[in-house]
Amino acid sequence: MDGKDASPRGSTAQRIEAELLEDIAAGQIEAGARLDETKLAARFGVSRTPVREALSRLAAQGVLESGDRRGMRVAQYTREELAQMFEAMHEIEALCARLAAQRLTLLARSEIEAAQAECTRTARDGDLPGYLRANEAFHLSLYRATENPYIFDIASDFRRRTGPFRAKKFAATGDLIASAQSHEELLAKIFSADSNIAAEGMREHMTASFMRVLAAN
Amino acid sequence: MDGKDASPRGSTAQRIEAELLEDIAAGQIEAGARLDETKLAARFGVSRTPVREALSRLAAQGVLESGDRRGMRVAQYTREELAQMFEAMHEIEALCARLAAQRLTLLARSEIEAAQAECTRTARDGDLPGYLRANEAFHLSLYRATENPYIFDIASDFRRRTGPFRAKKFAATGDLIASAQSHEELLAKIFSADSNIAAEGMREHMTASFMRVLAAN
DNA sequence: GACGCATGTTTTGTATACAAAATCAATTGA
DNA sequence: TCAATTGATTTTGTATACAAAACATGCGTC
Repeated sequence: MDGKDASPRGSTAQRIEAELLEDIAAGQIEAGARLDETKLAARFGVSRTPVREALSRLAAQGVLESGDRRGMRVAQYTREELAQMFEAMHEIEALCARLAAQRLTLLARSEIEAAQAECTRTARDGDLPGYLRANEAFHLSLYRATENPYIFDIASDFRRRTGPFRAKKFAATGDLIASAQSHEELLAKIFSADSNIAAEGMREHMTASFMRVLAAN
Repeated sequence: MDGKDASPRGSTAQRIEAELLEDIAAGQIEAGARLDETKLAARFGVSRTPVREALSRLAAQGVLESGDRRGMRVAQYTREELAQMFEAMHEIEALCARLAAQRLTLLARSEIEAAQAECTRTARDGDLPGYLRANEAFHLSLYRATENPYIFDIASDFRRRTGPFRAKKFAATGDLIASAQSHEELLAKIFSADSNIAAEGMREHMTASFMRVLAAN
């Protein structure tokens, strides 16, 4: 479940795939940016073969778009497409919140709280890269609480694809603290064990998040 | 939206990917079966390179599982994993039914009815390959009615992954006719424009379908 | 008869070469 | 000055080669 096929594993191609995914999620490679096989091979110090495989896999997951014989670009979206993607993501996250509220174990709850404590700490320190990682761990722990690896996969796939747009939300330390604070409100609802309140709370959280994404893109 | 990256397109790798997907969905390559690069290259009359790319992409989409340096296998699931996958699929299909009921256009409705008519015709003729294609078109037209390409993608991805298991439901002409009949009941609910009735009807449809999948696997 | 080890064969991951297609830049003509 | 065309360069898709790892088979010993 965790790390699926994209985690750094034995093959060179898998390592490159994971590293590119991280760069895209962090906004270091922006939406619409073109990815040059030859240059990436030079960057990673390998031949084009594992680079091509990594790019091909990212395209199969929707993170990249393949222009036939025109190279690969980071998937780019119109505002309408962005809205539709976030609508789908909202529904999936609401489903996650509802199932998490229904199935919360002590272990899952402690993981979520640990991740949220890390979010709070890095937000206060103004540590953006640290906050991005902690935010990621927070959401993944929520998905994990659904106790369904396939729903986990869908939700985490959406996080990967929307990474470049969500990274832009956090322009100032104030943004990080606001985000961590909204996590607290969301958790209060999930921990209430009322799955409908949890789902509604997640929709609110996601709507607020999406408004910030639209403003930043 | 339709055909996404898997439709037969310019490159050899994409054609091979689509063809393998079709074989897996139709049960001609069964769950757990090992896929040999060298043999597939001979089958398609090409070098290993486009075959490797096609396999890699199918692995990225969860259709195949990659054993590190141990080749690829069609993803195989325990009964628990199958149950979880179908749970996720049920929730996605219920979401589709709810959104389709809310957003149904005349065009979408006519497409759904045309697909259902084809299901009924091929079921009566005992035409299994034809029924599989018509059934596919029926479900895709429902997903399309959500007017959200990302939800469409999730739902159709699940159909791809569960193809090998669902194909086994249809062992006799009676199975085809029963399936087409349950479509009618589902459509009555979707066309009722009550999105909650639509979602519930889809869950019923999917639960009945899943019971048949479990019995056949 | 079963288990372990060794050897040979096959498969997979990556490097490199080649051809075709796309892109870019420069020149010419209107 | 701008647009179009042409030529050169670069990038992409696929073929092939090579090395490493995995798998299968056979033989020997217990």
